[in-house]
Amino acid sequence: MSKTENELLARAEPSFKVKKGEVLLKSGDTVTSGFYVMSGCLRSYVVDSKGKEHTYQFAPEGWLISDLEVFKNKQKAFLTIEAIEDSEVKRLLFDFDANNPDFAKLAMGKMQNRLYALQHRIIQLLSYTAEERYQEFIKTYPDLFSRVPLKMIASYLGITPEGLSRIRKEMVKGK
Amino acid sequence: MSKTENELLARAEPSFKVKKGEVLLKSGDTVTSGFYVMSGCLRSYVVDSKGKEHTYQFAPEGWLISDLEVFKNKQKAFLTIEAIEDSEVKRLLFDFDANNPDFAKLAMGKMQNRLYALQHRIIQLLSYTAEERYQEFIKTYPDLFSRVPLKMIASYLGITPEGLSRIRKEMVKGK
DNA sequence: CGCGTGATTGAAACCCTTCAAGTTTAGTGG
DNA sequence: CCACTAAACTTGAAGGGTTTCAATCACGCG
Repeated sequence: MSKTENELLARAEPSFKVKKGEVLLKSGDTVTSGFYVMSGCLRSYVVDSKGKEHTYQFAPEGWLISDLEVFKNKQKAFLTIEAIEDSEVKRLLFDFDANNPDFAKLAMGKMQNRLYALQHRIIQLLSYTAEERYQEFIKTYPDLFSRVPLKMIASYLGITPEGLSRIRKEMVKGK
Repeated sequence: MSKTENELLARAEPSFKVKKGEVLLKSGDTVTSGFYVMSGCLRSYVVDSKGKEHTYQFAPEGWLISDLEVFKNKQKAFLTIEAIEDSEVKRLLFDFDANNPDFAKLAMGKMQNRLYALQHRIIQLLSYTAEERYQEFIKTYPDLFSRVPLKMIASYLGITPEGLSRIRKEMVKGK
């Protein structure tokens, strides 16, 4: 972690604990903060018109998680953020001081990383089969696939829990 | 367009013309620039292992287009950028001066807009059917769907040209 | 220990793809 | 400006991958 990053975290509010299942940000809330995960794991998701959940992001230790729509509009949250394990997090307010070059560089670097990750996720959704996306998921998050419930991974990959279950079966058989 | 934006464009190199079909950035190139489209239309895409093209972005007049992977690694381009109409563009070098608060704010704002757009595209890929994605595309880019070749729109939506052709037929019939 | 949620499995249905053929459109040279 | 050619788009039929729905199994927690 960089010096500026440490400084930013030090200035943040003290960390607090959340229990598995607890919701930190609900779709429709008016909050302009994100969370830095010290331990445990959070996720963000949306619920579509048919009541289905779609996981947008997982955030284990060391990750940031937020709702960028809030970030932009300073209005209502689009995503819901919940703890999927007992976790310890720090609330981060989005009051970056663009006059401070160090913070500006840090923020821009973080956003570039995020853009890079989203670009790859989109291209994978466009070009990979469900099985290829799952294998990519395992490669990218080797500690998550055995730690996160199957149905949440399925909703991250854009397939049904039944579909992912069958893919897992095939992969064991094919090996 | 903001004052800072104008200033940025004014500092850029003079615009130049490209013909339909011309490639401005090829996957594998080592370039650290993006393009601002004055007129016409560009697109960025990748070619997968099976030789299929997947359109990542369209950029008509007033849009920026670049390869963020280059942006991050300062290495080889991942995307290919080509003109899909005769166009006039300005090359933009990524030498943002983070010490200049105006530029830092502008850059951060642009990145937030991009993040917001990518978030929605991912959620649409996860939760919408092909037809819903196409209807969303028409709503978001009302001037593009009649201007861009069907097969490129199909590759943007993640379906085959035949698939989109049938969806169009169904939509006319259903109306 | 039993209840409830999550995971698995099967069968049928569906959406979309693939492949192949035909039609239309666009671009080029005479 | 027309003729020719290539590319783009359309349409049909068959097939594949995933979903849906339903039933069963496995497990963690009170």
